[in-house]
Amino acid sequence: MAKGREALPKLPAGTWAILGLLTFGEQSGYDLKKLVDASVGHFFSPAKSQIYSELRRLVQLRYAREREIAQTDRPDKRNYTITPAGETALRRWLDESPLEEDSFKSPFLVKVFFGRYMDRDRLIEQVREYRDRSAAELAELEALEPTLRGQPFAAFPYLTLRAGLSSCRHSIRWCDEVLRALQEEVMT
Amino acid sequence: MAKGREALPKLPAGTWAILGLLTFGEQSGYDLKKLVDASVGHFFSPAKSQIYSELRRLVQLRYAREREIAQTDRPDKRNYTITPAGETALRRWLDESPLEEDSFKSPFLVKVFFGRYMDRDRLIEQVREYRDRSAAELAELEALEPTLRGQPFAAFPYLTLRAGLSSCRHSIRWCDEVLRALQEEVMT
DNA sequence: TTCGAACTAGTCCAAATCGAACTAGTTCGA
DNA sequence: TCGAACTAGTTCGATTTGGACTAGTTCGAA
Repeated sequence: MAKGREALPKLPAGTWAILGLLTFGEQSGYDLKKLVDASVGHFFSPAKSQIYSELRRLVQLRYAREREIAQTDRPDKRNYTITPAGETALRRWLDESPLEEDSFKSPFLVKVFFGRYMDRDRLIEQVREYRDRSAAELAELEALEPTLRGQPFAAFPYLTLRAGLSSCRHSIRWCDEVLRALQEEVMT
Repeated sequence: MAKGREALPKLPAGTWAILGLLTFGEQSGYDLKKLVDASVGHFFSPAKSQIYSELRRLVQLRYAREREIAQTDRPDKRNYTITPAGETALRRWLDESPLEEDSFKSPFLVKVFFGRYMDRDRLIEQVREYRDRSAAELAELEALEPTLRGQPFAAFPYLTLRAGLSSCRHSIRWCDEVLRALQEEVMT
């Protein structure tokens, strides 16, 4: 009896993330895109073309099942459900897979790094814009916070929300620090 | 007279980053890989295969020049230098290009998000591991800090270093917060 | 002293990911 | 009633990643 102890297929983390979101209930690729943006979007944002191809793969693997829905008022669609096999595979991935490295890339920080080649005012402008974006993201997260706080079913998502809040706040403070440094003519 | 006002070719930020690093002096792809890891590595880390292909592209564009170096003790190599055209293009990209979005993906946060499906002890282990990695990165950056601080030629890189320090510290604090929450059995 | 590990310098390729355009119909507000 | 936004998805090229492979050299430990 292999007791379900077959090797887990090695899949990119994004595939597992999509599978995880299917635990929220039956959904179309279109729904999933919106769900991603409203939940894990701050640390995992696949292009929608990727969402659709992951869904095809999950069906291949029998981790998800597909169901055609004909609609008259709207375009037809396909809904996806996670299978029991999918659920156990998800749990195993969560428990057993070694931690992959985060990946962070910031074209903005690249610019700051080469800031000595920039026009000073342009640089200040861009730091301000970056600051504004961080502030907007922070506002979004802050709006979400009270709806998740204290909800027992949302305890884990809430932890990731806290990470986002903290990261936005740090980013804003750093921008202010930089703007101060750029205004004092200490910098060459 | 077009006064050098031709349109800048639209290139991914990574191409410009490599070009920027060529302002540090003549280098091979191999050197560049090490320079990346020691400088912009925390917010831009291309695979080495990408470094080599960017270099080819920069030569195509005449933003860099290539020079073969025959060696006896080591494998032969090719060194790259930035051209004057490359320098002005770099400055123009820095000043003129609109700010692209950062991209952050964290398989770890995906796991935390779905933490309710995890074995509690496994989750705690993984948070500890993540914390350790952040602490190691912080130590690296802290070791770098005194060598850059106050160096006028390193003023801008120093700003990005501050961002890294702050981000590592925030990350560690967040992990501690999470570990506390997981130990108090408040979580389901 | 000699074996293996790490360093130097790069290539090749498949897979993963992104992003923009395109299709095509519907609803909704000005 | 016109255009914008929403629903639902496909296609394709370009980017980016990571791992395997080549091939020689140096350096430390057994």
